[in-house]
Amino acid sequence: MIGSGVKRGTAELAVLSVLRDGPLHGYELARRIEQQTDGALRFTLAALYPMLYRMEQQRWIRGSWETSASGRRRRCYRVTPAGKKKLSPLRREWAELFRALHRLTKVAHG
Amino acid sequence: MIGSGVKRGTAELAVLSVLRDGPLHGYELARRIEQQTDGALRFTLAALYPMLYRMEQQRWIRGSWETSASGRRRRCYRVTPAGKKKLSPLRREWAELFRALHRLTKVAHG
DNA sequence: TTCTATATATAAGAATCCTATATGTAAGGG
DNA sequence: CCCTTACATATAGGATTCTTATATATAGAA
Repeated sequence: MIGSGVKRGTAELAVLSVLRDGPLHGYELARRIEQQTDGALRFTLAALYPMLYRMEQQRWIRGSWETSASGRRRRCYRVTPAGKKKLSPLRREWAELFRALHRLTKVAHG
Repeated sequence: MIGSGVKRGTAELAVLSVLRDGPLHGYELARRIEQQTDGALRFTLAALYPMLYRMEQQRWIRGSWETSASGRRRRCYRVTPAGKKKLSPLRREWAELFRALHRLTKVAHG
């Protein structure tokens, strides 16, 4: 699995990307991130919940309490229009970082 | 320029990669990172110096005081064998992160 | 002598991750 | 009925790595 030093800062992009495919609650969100990256990227729930609160305060996502068929209380998050607007430049920024690191590591040694 | 939230954690890879092309002192190192990424990746010296101390403690780089032709005192860093060994898995980890993020952002929307 | 570029250094604070801990419900096996 | 596992959210305390601001000092040009 990717270490915490390297993956630092990716949670925001991961959450927005996964939620864009449909609303989810925190616990399931963590599983999707892990599944969709074949276990490479993984976040503890203790990291995800505070992240979700921050993103909700910034109006990028919106949470609502729901009760599942089994009677389980959980908070369901969906991306807001502001969140969708945020996603594009965020992806571009990550792509730019990728290009920058690629150039740095390739200079003078193939 | 890439924001601090996104680039977080890249300094270690950047320093090792640039120093691999030859020994440098901190001030020049900062310029190389900026130049080689066309200004996309940029670190303040206040961020770089503590990073260089940490990397020296971990024996990935080694610093030595030198005096330039102009009589200027400066600390010249070079990568140690341990640092070169560190670089390969670090690059692999970053490559894996980008694959993971690519998969996440592409699922269900091209 | 004053301004700019070079060069290193530290302090205080913000952001984002970690482990550990807490609480509680639902479902299934013994 | 009780015990364990899976589900689900929450917070505390700590580590790391950035930020801005500040300090010191030399070299060269104007």
